[in-house]
Order: sequence, then structure tokens, then C-alpha cells
Amino acid sequence: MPRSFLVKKHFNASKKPNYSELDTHTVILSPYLYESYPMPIIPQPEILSSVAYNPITVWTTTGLLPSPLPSDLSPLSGYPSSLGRVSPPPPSDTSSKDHSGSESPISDEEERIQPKLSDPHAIEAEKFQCSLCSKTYSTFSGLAKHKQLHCDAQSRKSFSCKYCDKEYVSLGALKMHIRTHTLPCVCKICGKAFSRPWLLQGHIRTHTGEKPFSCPHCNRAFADRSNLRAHLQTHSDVKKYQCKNCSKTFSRMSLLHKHEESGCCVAH
DNA sequence: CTGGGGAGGGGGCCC
DNA sequence: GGGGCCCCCTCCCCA
Repeated sequence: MPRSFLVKKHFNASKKPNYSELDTHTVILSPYLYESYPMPIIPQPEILSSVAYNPITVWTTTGLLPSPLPSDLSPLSGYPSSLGRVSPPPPSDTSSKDHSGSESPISDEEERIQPKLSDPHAIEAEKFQCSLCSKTYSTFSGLAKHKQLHCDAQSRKSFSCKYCDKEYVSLGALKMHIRTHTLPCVCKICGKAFSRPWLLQGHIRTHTGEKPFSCPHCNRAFADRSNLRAHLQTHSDVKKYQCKNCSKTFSRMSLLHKHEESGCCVAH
């Protein structure tokens, strides 16, 4: 089930790109990835070490709740950078979060005037402004990419997939989608094909048994970061997804949906 | 039936 | 513009 906000409904015929340019050649993963087999593909010591996790905010189906998780899930010192991007400082990014439909214009404006922590000259540098949404960028290329992906594209273009009926607002998004049809990344061990190299790498871990993501609270390890994230919820008394009616919390959105569909929240 | 793990797919952001 | 990595999400299966 596509859930991307970039996917446009198929209402009428639209511009189609030159697909001969979009088709990607089948790529066999570089042999070096197999040279170490069955050694771990990505045996980075900092990843292999016990990892912690960021504070998890409780979500309902409609929005944030103010209650954080217990302190035992707070980040530990020495948190590896590979997992540290989970929760960036809210006001630090002025050009991202374009996809957050719940953002109010006011908060968006507040974000724009916040200097980037890593760039003391951010304010004076952000001199390229989108004429459509007023977002500002420090570089012309940043503005150009924004307009291509969001404003200009939404106002005048759509790109249709030749393999299915999905439409995208940018050629780049369409190219990425088409990879899900062409599946250029092929596992040399079992022949299974994937759309992206990192998906293939994750799959290869199922062959090697490598589990670089460890739970800091128990001895379990996981091959996939997302699965570790879901597992960490099981250690929490207050889980990430909360029923807005009975306040019961769940570790996964799917469990919350099941709960709601089972009748707890039939009234609303 | 519920909760959790495994596997995979999606677009966004950064470099 | 593309690759790598990110988080979020879903589906399936099993205990």
C-alpha cells in the first residue's frame, strides 16, 4: 500500500518522461561485499557495540502527547553516530521537514529564522527564497532542489510510472520508484533482487547472520535498525503509540490499528 | 487474539 | 544528480 505523500492519485493522463533514460541497468552488488562473506558486511565496531536509543515520544494517531518515556530509555553516553540521527534538534533544520503536513505556518516561520547550530552564518547565508512558499535556503542549489521536489513540481508537473499508475511530482522521485520495478540490486547468494543497495545489504545479513544492532537492555541483536527500534518499545512501560480513547499504548502502529479496529475506538 | 520479530519498501535528507 | 543513510511503515509469521 503506497503511503507516500509524493504519490499522486491517477486521475488523468500526464506527462511521461523518457523511460529509456530511466531504466537502470541491473547491478550485481560489488564483489567486495562478498569477499568477506561470511564475515559481517558492515562490521563497524561502534555499531556492533551495545547501543542505546533516543528518548521516545509518545504518539497518538492524531499527534504528540507530552509524556516522554521513562528515563531508562534515555540516550546513553557514547551513542553511536550511526543511530544518532534519530531525533535531531527540532529547530536546527530549515530546509527539511517539508513533508510535515501538521506543521503550522507559524512554526514553520519560526524554524526558518533559527540559525543552524553548525553554521553560525546561517542567517545571513540564507538568501535564496522560494517565491511560492517563502522558504529560504543558503544556496541556490538548495532552493532549486526544493522547487523541483515540491513547489514548482506540484504546481505544474507530474511524472507517471510506466509500470504502474503511480505519479510523482519530480523526476527524481519517479526514478527512485522505478527502481522498485526494475530491482537492479541482485543478491549473488540467492538471486533475490532489490530496489536499493542498502536493502540488498540488509538482505545479505539474513545469509550471514550478522546482527549489528544490539539492544542496550537485553542481549538481543538485530540485523535491521528499524527492528531494533520496534524492539526497544517492548522495554518501555509507556509505548510509542497510544489509543486516544483508552490511553493504552502499543509498541507499533499496526498494533494500535488492530486495537482500534477491534472495537475500542468505534465511537470515533 | 495479542504481541513481537523478521524482512522489506517508501520518500527525505545530507554529502 | 546520485549514492548512502535515515526514519517510518507494512506485511507476514510465529509464540
